Amino acid sequence: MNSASDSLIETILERMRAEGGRITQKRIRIIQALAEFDHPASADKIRQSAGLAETDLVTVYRNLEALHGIGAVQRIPLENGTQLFELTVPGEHYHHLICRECHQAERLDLCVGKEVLGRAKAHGYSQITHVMEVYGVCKDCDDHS
Amino acid sequence: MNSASDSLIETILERMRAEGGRITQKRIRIIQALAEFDHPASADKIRQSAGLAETDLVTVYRNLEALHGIGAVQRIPLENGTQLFELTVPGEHYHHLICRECHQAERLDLCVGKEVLGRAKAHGYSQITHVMEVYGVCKDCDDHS
DNA sequence: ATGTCTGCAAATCCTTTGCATTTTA
DNA sequence: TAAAATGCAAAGGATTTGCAGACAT
Repeated sequence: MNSASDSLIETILERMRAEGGRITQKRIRIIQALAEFDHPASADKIRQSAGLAETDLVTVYRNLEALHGIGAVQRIPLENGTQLFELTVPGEHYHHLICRECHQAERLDLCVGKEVLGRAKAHGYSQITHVMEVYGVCKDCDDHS
Repeated sequence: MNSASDSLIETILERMRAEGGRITQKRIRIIQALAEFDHPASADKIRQSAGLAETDLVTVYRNLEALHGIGAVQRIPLENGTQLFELTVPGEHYHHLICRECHQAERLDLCVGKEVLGRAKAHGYSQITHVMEVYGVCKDCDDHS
């Protein structure tokens, strides 16, 4: 891709090694696929995007779990009970505007992190994360219906 | 309970009637149980709290869905893929601070709705909703680990 | 060599659906 | 009486687990 995501990928791989994980081809492709997304994606979408259509979804889930375990992936629960996965760049996170119909997703430059963190700490909570995703129907889909 | 929740319950029942729904004993007890909670709860917890231990969970889910349909109940997705339910004043919604370990959830008086709505409309989106939930580990759970 | 990954199958959990029966209005 | 709610059983979908064989270091 580009040098930015390359160095992110390298950082993740190093941490994975440090934690005793192995660097397999599938794992690399999954990380690359995650790095290419600019929005959260489902395990199945990640599998497709990684060119692993023939790979068992279990393997994708296990890799996502392993990545989550080293803090490289964030899980995002949705309204319908499923979850999405997103590569976590230390010190950064994004929110999105997602079309319910065509699933197009645009990044929203909006940050409530600071406020949320303060509030959560005031309640005695630690290890704070937050999820914020905005859903709607985009203009194209609205016109076509 | 008190006059505030009584009037909320009455409002909900009227709305339910207006939509062609029937007012059954179980439905009333489910709404009352929801009204007594000051935080989101699982379908099973709601069933217990409503004194409907013998009632099929399906019935609880269907009632929660019906209430959601008239805007009286909000669904809150958890990180583990399950969901909690909370009574809401029709037209309003809340955000929460949820413990990853004990799943305790408290309401957060914080909403980015206005900002989000403007942003989404500027992008040409309609029928906007948003999910925002904050996850962490509460003090009790942190102490016990 | 040793511990980690992968695949296959089956299990699990929460939630939803189908259909016959009961209840509300 | 007609439409809606309920119960039971079974299905559904996303995710997880067990175990044997394959792979990375």
